[in-house]
Amino acid sequence: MKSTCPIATAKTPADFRSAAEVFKALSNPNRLLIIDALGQGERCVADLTALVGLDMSTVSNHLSVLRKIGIVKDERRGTRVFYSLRKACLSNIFCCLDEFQACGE
Amino acid sequence: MKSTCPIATAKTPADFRSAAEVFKALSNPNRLLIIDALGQGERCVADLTALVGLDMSTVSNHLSVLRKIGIVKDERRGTRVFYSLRKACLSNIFCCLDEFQACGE
DNA sequence: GCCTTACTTTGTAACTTTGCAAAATTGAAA
DNA sequence: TTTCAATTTTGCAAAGTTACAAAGTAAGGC
Repeated sequence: MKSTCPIATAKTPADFRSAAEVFKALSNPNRLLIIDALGQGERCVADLTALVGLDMSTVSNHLSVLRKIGIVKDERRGTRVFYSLRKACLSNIFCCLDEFQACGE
Repeated sequence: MKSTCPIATAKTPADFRSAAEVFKALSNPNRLLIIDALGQGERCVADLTALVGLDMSTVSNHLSVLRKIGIVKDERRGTRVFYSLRKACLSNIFCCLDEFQACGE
């Protein structure tokens, strides 16, 4: 946890675009619910579907969004597919968000 | 900067919804560009319009998104309106994002 | 091979976002 | 008070998102 970073170094248009892509992947409450659940360990699609209470195809699409941006990874074992967090550091983003929301300046 | 936060405490559906709202406000590259610029100090709408290179009405709408979520504040002085960052802690989110993107796990 | 379970892909409808243009507003200056 | 400059609001079109349902795929059991 070497939290230097005097000021974020994002500068080129491409940097802003890729940062926006990450935030977009995080901009849906059901995807945040999925990420939160995966924080406790891997889950199969059926479990996540039961958790969020939407159609399995919808959950599968949400997982695909998270996979494409590199937030989760999938692993097929038999007939089931298990998803897990690929970015341990992701929990830091939630921490920053907590600070953000607590910050009443 | 009391960075406890063992694990993010967001839990209720409302928590996930409001977190998603914040990420949604951050999910546009032009809005990130605006936030980055405001990190160096207040700017009027004309300056920000020149910076992002879109129609002024579009920039005004982006600023309205950022204002509604509490990221920026506005202050009219004469005929101009100056925008500035309301959340100093916002730069932490960019730092987390840098860590996230550097994290090659 | 055929069936079942678990999942993904595709089609589609409802809705949201993003942009521009034109009209409306606000404050200062003439 | 008319005019001008800066900004916001409204209307609209194109593109993107989110959901479900139905069809498609993959692995395991009979």
